[in-house]
Amino acid sequence: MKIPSPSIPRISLYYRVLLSLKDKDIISSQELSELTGCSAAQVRKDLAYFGQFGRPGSGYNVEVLKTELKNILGIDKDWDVALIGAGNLGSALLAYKGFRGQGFNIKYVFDNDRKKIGKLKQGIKVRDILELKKATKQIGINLAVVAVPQEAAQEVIDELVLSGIKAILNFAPIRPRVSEDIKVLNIDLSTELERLSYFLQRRKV
Amino acid sequence: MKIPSPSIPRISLYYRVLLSLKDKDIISSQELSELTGCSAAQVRKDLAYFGQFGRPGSGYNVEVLKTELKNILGIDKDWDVALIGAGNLGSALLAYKGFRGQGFNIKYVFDNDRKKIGKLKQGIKVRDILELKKATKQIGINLAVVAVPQEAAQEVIDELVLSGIKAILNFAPIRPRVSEDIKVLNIDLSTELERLSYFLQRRKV
DNA sequence: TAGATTGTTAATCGATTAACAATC
DNA sequence: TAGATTGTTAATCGATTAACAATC
Repeated sequence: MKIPSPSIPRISLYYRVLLSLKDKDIISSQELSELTGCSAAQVRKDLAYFGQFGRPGSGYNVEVLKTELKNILGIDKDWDVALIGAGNLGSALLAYKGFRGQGFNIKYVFDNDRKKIGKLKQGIKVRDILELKKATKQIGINLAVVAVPQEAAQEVIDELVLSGIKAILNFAPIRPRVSEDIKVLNIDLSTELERLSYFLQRRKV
Repeated sequence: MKIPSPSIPRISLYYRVLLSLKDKDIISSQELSELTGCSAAQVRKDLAYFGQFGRPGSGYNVEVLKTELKNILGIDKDWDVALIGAGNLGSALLAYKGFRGQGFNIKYVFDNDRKKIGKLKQGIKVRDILELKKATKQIGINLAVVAVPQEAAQEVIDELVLSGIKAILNFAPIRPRVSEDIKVLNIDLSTELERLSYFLQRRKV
């Protein structure tokens, strides 16, 4: 079956909400609706894409659902992550506890700055970006976070792809060109601010 | 007319691409398509929502289009921004040159950490978050970036709304509850990583 | 005039919502 | 059995694409 792409971030949201529940064994789509802001029909539909997890008349078993959603999202196991760019943003991401807590372990950090290479950041050695290819091939990492300046981004991403990386979270304000089988998600702060600017501007008219 | 919401980030993308053009007076929807990855029909449609900027037979005048898109996005003028949270992420955002370059000036920084309050960060004084209400009312800022820990986020956002803020870029991993007339965009790193995890997981099956 | 490309209408596609039979 | 809620089908809504007359 073809799953609508907006379902996946919603699955992630449902999972988050389930984690925050205390002393609740069963939850209905209606309750999940109230906790997430998604409609109850949408909750049921999203879940039904992946299986029959509920029990008509009562609802969903919270523990079962947590486990199922974890499996769907592929976070039943940990992922090793490579971080490219140890500047301000990269360092902030490295220090962010949310990642490790969610099972995403930044295991390798690369930079091209001689001053940073070889130093430790958050207990992880900063490697020369030239080692990139060797390193990822060796260790089989397939998830990378790119936090380098705009000018370097496409080149770094090309290199990552050559190194066997399959999924990239990109913070540089470009839409990198990659082959079909690579998944890139772009987080573009300027675009987000411009969306807010558009909203504020419109509001007045 | 009702404008599809995905159009706005695309407008932002078109604008970005136009900025990068050198020595080009006229551009066709076909060329913009190649540069952005959006279809030519979509480029024309997005632009047509806002006016008739092109010239049949030739294309769009680059300078004219730049100006028009700036107006649409509301970035023909600068915006003052308040940053809440001067931790790792907040500091990285503060140091990020892209914002200022795009006309988003972080003018106020707030934190609740006694150790940070009163100190300068990137030349900007860190204020006590308790001053928030007073400060935003006084100065008429209506755009804020929230980079505080999850536990503090909803409270901070409530406070921002009371202070008259109308648009919020939120980095905390919650879906804050706000009234209808407030626009919140959430940047949720865990969800993005989970989308990538889902992709990687699926790929194998 | 011939060629090119816009702006717009109609057709298609995809996602969300509504409704309800099946189930507990 | 009566009440509640799922899973699923059909209806609706919204966004994208295709096609082409109008325009330069």
